[in-house]
Amino acid sequence: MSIMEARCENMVLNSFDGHKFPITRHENESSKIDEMDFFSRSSSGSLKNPLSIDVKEEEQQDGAHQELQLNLNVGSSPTTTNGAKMNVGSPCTNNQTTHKMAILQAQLEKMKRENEGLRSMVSQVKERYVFLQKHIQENIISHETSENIKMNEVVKEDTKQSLLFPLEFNNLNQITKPEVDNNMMKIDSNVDSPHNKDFKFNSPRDGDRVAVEATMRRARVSVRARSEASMISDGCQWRKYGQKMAKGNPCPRAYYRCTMAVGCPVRKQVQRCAEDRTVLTTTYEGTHNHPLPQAATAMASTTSAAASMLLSGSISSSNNLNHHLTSGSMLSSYPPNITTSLSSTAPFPTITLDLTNPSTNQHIPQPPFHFPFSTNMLPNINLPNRPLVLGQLSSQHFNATKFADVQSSEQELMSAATAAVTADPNFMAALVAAIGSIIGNDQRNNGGSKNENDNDNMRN
DNA sequence: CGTATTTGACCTGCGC
DNA sequence: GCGCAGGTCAAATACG
Repeated sequence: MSIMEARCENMVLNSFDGHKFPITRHENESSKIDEMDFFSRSSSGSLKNPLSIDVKEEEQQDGAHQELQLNLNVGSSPTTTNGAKMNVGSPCTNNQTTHKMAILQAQLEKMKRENEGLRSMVSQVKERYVFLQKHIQENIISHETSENIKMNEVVKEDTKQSLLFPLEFNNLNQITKPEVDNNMMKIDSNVDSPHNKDFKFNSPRDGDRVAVEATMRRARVSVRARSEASMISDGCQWRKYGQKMAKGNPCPRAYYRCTMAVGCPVRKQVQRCAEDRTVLTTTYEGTHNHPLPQAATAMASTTSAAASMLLSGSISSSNNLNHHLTSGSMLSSYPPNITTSLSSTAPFPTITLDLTNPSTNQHIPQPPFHFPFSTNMLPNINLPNRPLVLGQLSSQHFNATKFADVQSSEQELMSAATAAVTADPNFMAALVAAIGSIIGNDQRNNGGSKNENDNDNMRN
C-alpha cells in the first residue's frame, strides 16, 4: 500500500458504491500521513465484486481542488473489511500529484489485470472440474453394462489364481478392461510373488483376522511430487528418527514420525527419485490419533482415502479413488490426471499417487515444484500434447475445441503464476488445501452464491 | 540447556 | 544358517 502514499490536499475518496470518504488530517500532526479506512462496508451493507481495483482522478480546471476516486474492492469478509488501512496525503504540487497518480494508476491497472487473471484461473478450474466430473459419470454409465460382464470374468480368473481382494463387484463395474491395461491403476497379479499374500484378505484359506488387520495397519500411501525442498510441507510436525541408504538409489531415505501427539503411529519416508532428483517420494504409513490442523487435513484426508480405498479392495479404478476422497482431500480438487498405482512388490500394500504427471514431463519443462494450477495439472481437457490420463478416458471422449481458445492466454497466465508461486515450495500444500476447499464448497453449495464461496476460500 | 538431527548399531524378515 | 536389506533405536552431536 505504499504506492498509495500520494499526498494531496482536499481529497475525497469515493468508494465503489459512491460513498465519499473525505480525507482529513489530524490537527496536531498536519505533516503526518492520515489513515483512511478504504474497506468499510457501504451504507447498504453490501460489497461488490472482490479483487477489482479501479482508480480515477478528477482534476478541476483551476487546479485548486482534486478529487480522487478510488474503488478498491478486496473482499466481502467483515474481517477483511475491518482490517486494512490506507494512508493518504500531505501537501504536494499538482504536477507531482498528477505524475504520482499516473504511476499509481498504472500499477493498479496492472494489479487489476493480475487479479482478473487469478479469478479467471479459479473459475476455469472449477468449470473444468465440473465438466470432467460430469463426463466421468456419463462414461461410467455408458460402460457399466458391458464392462460388468468383462470384469466379472476378470474377477473369476483372479479368483482361480487365489489373488483375492475383498472385491465389491459394484465398484468394479466402473472399471474398464483397458483401464487396467493402461496402468493408470495397476494391479499386479503376479500371484507367485511372496508379497501378494498381503492381499489375500478374503481368501478362504486365510482366516487369520489378526494378520489381516496387521496388514491393514501397515498399508502405505506414497505421494510423488516435484520439490527442491528436502521434504514437502503437509501441515504436520515430523521428527526425523533415521536415515538409510536404500539399495538401488544413491539418495538416502529419511524416516520421520509424527510428533503432533504423543504416541501417534503415523510415520513417513522421504526419498528422492534416483531417475529424477527433482521428484520427491513421500510414503505415509498409519493413521493419526489426534486432530489435525487445517493445513494438514488435505494431505491427511487424501492419504487416508487412498489407504481406505486400497484396503477396502476397491482399487481398480481411479473413479473409485474419487469416491473415497472427501471434498477436503487433495485429490478431490486435483484434476484426475494423477497417476495412481498399486504396488504389490513392496513388503506392504502401497498405493502411489503420482503428482509429477510424467506424461507431460517428457515434453514440457516443469518448474521445480508443481503449481497445482499449471496447465498440465488442470483437469485435462484433451488439448494437443496433453493426453488424458484418467484411467481409460481417452482423448476421443472430449471435445478438444471447447477450451482451445483459452489455452494460449491460459499458458501465459500459468507461466507467470507458476514462476511467482514456485518461489515458495511450501505454498503448494496450502494452496492445494485452499483449492480443494473451493471445489468442495462448490460441490456442497451447488445452488449457493458462487462469489461468496470464492470470497470465503480466497480468504482461506 | 532443551530440542532436533545425525549416524552407527541392532532387530527383523526374507531369499538362497 | 547366513547374508542382505529395510526399518528402528538410541547415544552422540548440532543448534538455537
